[in-house]
Amino acid sequence: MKYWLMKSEPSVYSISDLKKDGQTYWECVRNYQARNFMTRDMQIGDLALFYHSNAQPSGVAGLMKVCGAAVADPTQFQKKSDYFDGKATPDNPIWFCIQVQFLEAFERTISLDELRTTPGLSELLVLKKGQRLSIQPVTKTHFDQIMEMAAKKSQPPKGRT
DNA sequence: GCCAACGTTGGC
DNA sequence: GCCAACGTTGGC
Repeated sequence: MKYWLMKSEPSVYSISDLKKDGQTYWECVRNYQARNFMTRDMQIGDLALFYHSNAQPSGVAGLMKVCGAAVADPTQFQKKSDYFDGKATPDNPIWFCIQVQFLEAFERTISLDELRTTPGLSELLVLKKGQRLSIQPVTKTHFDQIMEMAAKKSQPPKGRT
C-alpha cells in the first residue's frame, strides 16, 4: 500500500465535487512524471490526500482511495479541450488517468502554513521549494501524521488564545 | 498580477 | 545532446 498527495485547484475540481460524485477519473494530468506515478506505481487501494492548490487556504482538504487502474485520459482526444494532444491516438494514448473514490472531506483544510510549522513534516515534498508535481508520493509516516492532524478539530499553526 | 522554479520545445 | 526561449505551476 502506497500513499500519495494529489493536487487540484478547487475552482476546477474540489473535495466537495468528489464527495458529490463519489468517484471520478483523475483527468488532465499532463506531466510525464505524474503520469508515470499513475501508470507504474499506483495500485488499487492506495490512499491519496486531496490537496487544494491556488486556494484560500491551499492545503490538504480530504482523503480518497485509488479505485481504478490507469486508463487512457479521454480529454487528450477532445479537440475542443484545453487538454487536447494531437500526438495521441486511441491506439496510442499518451496520457492516462486513474480512478479515485471519495473517502473523507476534512473538517478544515490543513493549510500549507500548518503543514510547514508541524515538526516532522519538513521533508514532505509539497513543502519543498519549487516542487510543482501534481502527484507526489507521501511516506506512511507523513501520511499518518497528516491524518492525525485532520482528526483534531482545530489545530492552529501558532498559539491562539 | 507578480514572479521563482521548473518542464518542454526546438534550433543547431 | 546542449541550451536558450518559452510555457506552466502555484504561492503570495
